[in-house]
Amino acid sequence: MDLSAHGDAMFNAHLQDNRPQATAHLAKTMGYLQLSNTELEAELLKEVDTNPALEIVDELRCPNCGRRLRSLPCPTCAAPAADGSAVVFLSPRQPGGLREAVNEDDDLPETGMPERLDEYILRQIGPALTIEERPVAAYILAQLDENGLFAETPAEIARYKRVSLKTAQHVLELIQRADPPGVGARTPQESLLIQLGGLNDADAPAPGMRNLARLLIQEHFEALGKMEYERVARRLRADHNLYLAPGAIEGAVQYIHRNLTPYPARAYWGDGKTSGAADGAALTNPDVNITQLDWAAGGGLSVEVFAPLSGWLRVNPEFKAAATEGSGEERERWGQALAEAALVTKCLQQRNHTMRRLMQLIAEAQREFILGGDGDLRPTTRVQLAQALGLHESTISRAVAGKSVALPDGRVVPLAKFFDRSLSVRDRVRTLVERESQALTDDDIAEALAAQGIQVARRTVAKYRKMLGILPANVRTRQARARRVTQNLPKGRGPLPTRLGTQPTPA
DNA sequence: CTATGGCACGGATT
DNA sequence: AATCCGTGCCATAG
Repeated sequence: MDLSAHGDAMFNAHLQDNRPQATAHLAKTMGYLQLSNTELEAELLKEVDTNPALEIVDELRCPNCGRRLRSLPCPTCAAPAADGSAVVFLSPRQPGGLREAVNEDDDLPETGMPERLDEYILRQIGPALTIEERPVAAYILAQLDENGLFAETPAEIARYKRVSLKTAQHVLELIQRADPPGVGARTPQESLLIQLGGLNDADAPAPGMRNLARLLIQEHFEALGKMEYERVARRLRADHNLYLAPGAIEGAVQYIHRNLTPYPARAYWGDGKTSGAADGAALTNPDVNITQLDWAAGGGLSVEVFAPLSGWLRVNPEFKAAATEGSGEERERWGQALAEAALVTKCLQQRNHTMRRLMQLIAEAQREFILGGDGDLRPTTRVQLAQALGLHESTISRAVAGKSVALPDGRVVPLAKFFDRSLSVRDRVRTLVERESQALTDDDIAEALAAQGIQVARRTVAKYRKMLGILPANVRTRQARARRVTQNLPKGRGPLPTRLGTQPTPA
């Protein structure tokens, strides 16, 4: 890995050469750095629009031999751009991808599985939508929270998107009938009901179980959460004159737990946490792509920095030639435009360069995480990265802010995720609970983690657990019991809990 | 008495 | 300087 601050050295040399320009350069580079490619697109278009000296061309030809080129130093005549002015290659393949004129391999593997929830749903309902309904659907999908729920009412949609209430309702219903069952519901409760509607009576472990479940969700949702089964049973007997076999409620609850989820999106996206609060656009348009070169041989990771436009951004050579011939005031103006154009390309290059170095370092340090899962993330701080790169920490902050990266397996994660201190620990908590044979209390989990060399307070475990949407241990025990009952399994205890090498605490 | 969740404090991070 | 995060203490529920 190239850790030498080669580029920075050049940059700094440039700094010393000419002060006033240097500060402008710095300011602009930083400005660009903190833009995501979506934002940068607007910025660049504006520049090109206002500055006649800048141009975007579809293809680049060598200034000497006129051959079409992919990257800047012409391979045949090895001539750099005549004046050394920067040219930036904007990758044409991603709608709006850009990469630096360095990396040549052009085989972007079409990863099949990476799909955002919204795209996934849109694909299902797309054909059924009229032209008028499309924007409404897009709006709703964009507003889905990380659990796949949608907080607004049809009336609000209608008002906001200026369509009839009927249209809004229709689109919403379409979405709610789409695949992650229960998606688009307003509340967890509603989501459960929708999902329940999709289930078949035949699947229920006992006749009437589905109806009971519906009653429970509809009328006693609160109490259900509090596990007040006795009270609920009494109310049901009174209100509906129902005969309830002992354990029926528990059975229904267990039925609900097994077949429904209050968070429809999570089932599909595992942990699908869009931690960066619904920045859907950022996650559809990654700023960086990481691919694995030689998959089978566990090959290296290749980092590719995207930008929004296609083609080549450069100083228009004809304009440049003409500019020297002008006279007087005109010449002055043109000179300024030229300087500005050069600045833009340089800064863009600088941004790319910084991003590239940063990502290469991250890719190497977090190889495990990139190829593996959340549990393999090695917590890093921006400060550490800054030191390793010889940059200021605020530079890293800018670079990380609001960007996202596509990983080899198709996941698109916010860049900030690489700096999540507790991600790996949370993941460990999850696997611990998944593999538990007897509900582990928070203390148990903390203990097990300590055995793995991770020292966290019990209170912290509780928080992680909540973040993961895992219920408290005492509730999990009751669920387990209900499961045993309905499945007529022997009541005996299963294998001992996985305490992972720790001493069983004396009772 | 045990297991959790709420509040708030201090230190680290941005 | 503002924010985030882990943690300790305390109240509460079972």
